[in-house]
Amino acid sequence: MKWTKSLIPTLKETPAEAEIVSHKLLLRAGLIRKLTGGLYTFLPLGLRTLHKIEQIIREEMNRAGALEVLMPTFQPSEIWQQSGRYETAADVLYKVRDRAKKEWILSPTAEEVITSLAAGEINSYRQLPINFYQVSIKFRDEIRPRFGLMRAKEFIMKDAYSFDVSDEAAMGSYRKMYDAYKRIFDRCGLKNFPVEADTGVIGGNYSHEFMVPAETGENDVVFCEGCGYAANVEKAASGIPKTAPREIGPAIEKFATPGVVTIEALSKAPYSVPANRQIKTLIYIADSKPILVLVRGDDQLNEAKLASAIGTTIFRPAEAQEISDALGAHPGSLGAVGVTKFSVYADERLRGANDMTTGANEDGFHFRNVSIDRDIQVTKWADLRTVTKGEPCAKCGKPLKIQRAIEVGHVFKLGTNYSEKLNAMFLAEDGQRYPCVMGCYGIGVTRTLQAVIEQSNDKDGIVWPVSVAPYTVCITPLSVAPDSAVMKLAEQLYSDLTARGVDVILDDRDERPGVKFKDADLVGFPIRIGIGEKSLAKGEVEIKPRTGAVQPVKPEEAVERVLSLIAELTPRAS
RNA sequence: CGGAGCGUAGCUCAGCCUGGCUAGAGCACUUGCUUUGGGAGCAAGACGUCGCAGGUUCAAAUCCUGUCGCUCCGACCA
Repeated sequence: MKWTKSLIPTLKETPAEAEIVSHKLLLRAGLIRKLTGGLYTFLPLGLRTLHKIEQIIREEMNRAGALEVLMPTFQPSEIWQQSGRYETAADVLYKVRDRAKKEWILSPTAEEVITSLAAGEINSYRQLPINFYQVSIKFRDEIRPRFGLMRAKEFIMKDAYSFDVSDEAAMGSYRKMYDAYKRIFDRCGLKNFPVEADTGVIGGNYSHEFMVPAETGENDVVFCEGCGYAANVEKAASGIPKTAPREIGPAIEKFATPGVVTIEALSKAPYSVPANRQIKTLIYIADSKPILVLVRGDDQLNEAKLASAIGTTIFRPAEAQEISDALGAHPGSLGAVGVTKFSVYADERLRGANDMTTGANEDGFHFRNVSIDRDIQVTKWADLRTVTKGEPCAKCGKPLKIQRAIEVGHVFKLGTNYSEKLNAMFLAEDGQRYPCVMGCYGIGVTRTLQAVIEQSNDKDGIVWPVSVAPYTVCITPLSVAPDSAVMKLAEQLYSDLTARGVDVILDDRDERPGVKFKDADLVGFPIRIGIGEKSLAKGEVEIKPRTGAVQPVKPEEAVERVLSLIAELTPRAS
């Protein structure tokens, strides 16, 4: 490609709309332009990188035996009603109506569609296992799109869906995808690591997210350097000890705590009840009814874990009026002692705890000497607390660390939830019909692109890994007069490298050298070949890796040198 | 949806508080001349319904009200 024949609108200044480095560089390097919030146009350079990432994904999915298909963007709302997600996923669904007023859903994901396909096409265990994937645009009515491509209303996703005869077989499909994902992100030049993930309401039993460490990520990952344990904080558990029971206290006792409405206030004189001897009582509204959630005074509730415990994501903290209606007191004086009207969810760390203090459901009063087993009717025990850094690893005891990260992929064992609801059954060897055991696997392709930039840049611009760079080589002639020796050599190298299968761009703009160098660095081509009068007079051209030193070579050796440099710089799957 | 901030040229911004002549700068763009190894210089030029609507006023980019859009913080997620 000749630079003057493309559209590469680089910007000297950072557009005010961008906050994080990758978003700034996407705009400055001329890869994307915003249409409106959460919606972007890919310019020629951005699209080339996107295609390269997609190509890596296709190669690895095919290698893993998955079959590429393409499903419609419009989905009938009936299948969403069948799966139950018409309600549970309602918030993110874009709905449109046609002239007959029929409602359609713009695909946010495709479990319903692929399961419908499988219901029609899969009849026998002999057809299994099978895995379908597609690369397509997805639509999600995000509450808050942000950071450019990181969270957009519309984005490109690779989604795959596996069908197996048994749970055990499904683990095999899962493993293949897990390995393929590792290879994909490695080949994209990303530092990445899988972590255990929250399975949420779908109730699947096994899930990993692929994370790219970055301070601007939206996830907290808990990890252990000792044994390699790693999990999303939504899922992570630690080996922190339960609350030790003490001598069985005397009977429960109410005492006055006028004006005390925080854990902290109660921990100070004259009460001096340490936070770890208090029960924090939170009220949520789930399924239109109040529920009580208990965690230790020094712990934080993890709402993702609560969602798993109660089996729905549709819940919210109760409002002041709802709280006093339910318990007759205000926040700060709430407790679960004697409460039988509402469900009580308690964190495991409280199991067996006694000698605890909690609100008395009477403003200005607390109970002491509370024994959970004796005084509180717990509906369900669950892990509800949020792990914090420094807690001992549950597996090896070493202190846990926490790292911010970008989620670029998610593998998920689904089980038979969708296949049962949408009737994806197969006939087994024993003559019985069984639901297919499913898995689903997603990669945010556009997010992966931005994650590469977020992780790989310096003060001058993007530092593309060879595997996903829009062009691998940028030839920079310092004179562009058509009959000059410099330009003739540039044209020669351009066609020679192109003939060898290298993606080359020739910066044929009549610009001063500084402008060309700055732009090449900003866009981040892995290798630049500088050709000027001075170097040519010495019988040399200059090969400059984006982050390395200039290597002068003879013009006739340039092609081979570039080819070996490319081989050297290309990221590989570990 | 709750909280905060911002809308003036293609981009980055000044002007607004304290209303007043023809609304400004830098970058980018067009033409010419000079320059040519890390974002050049000079000259000339083109580019604006000051987000939109209403109000106050002799007079509104500036004050008031409403509205739309954008960005950031929280819930959501690839």
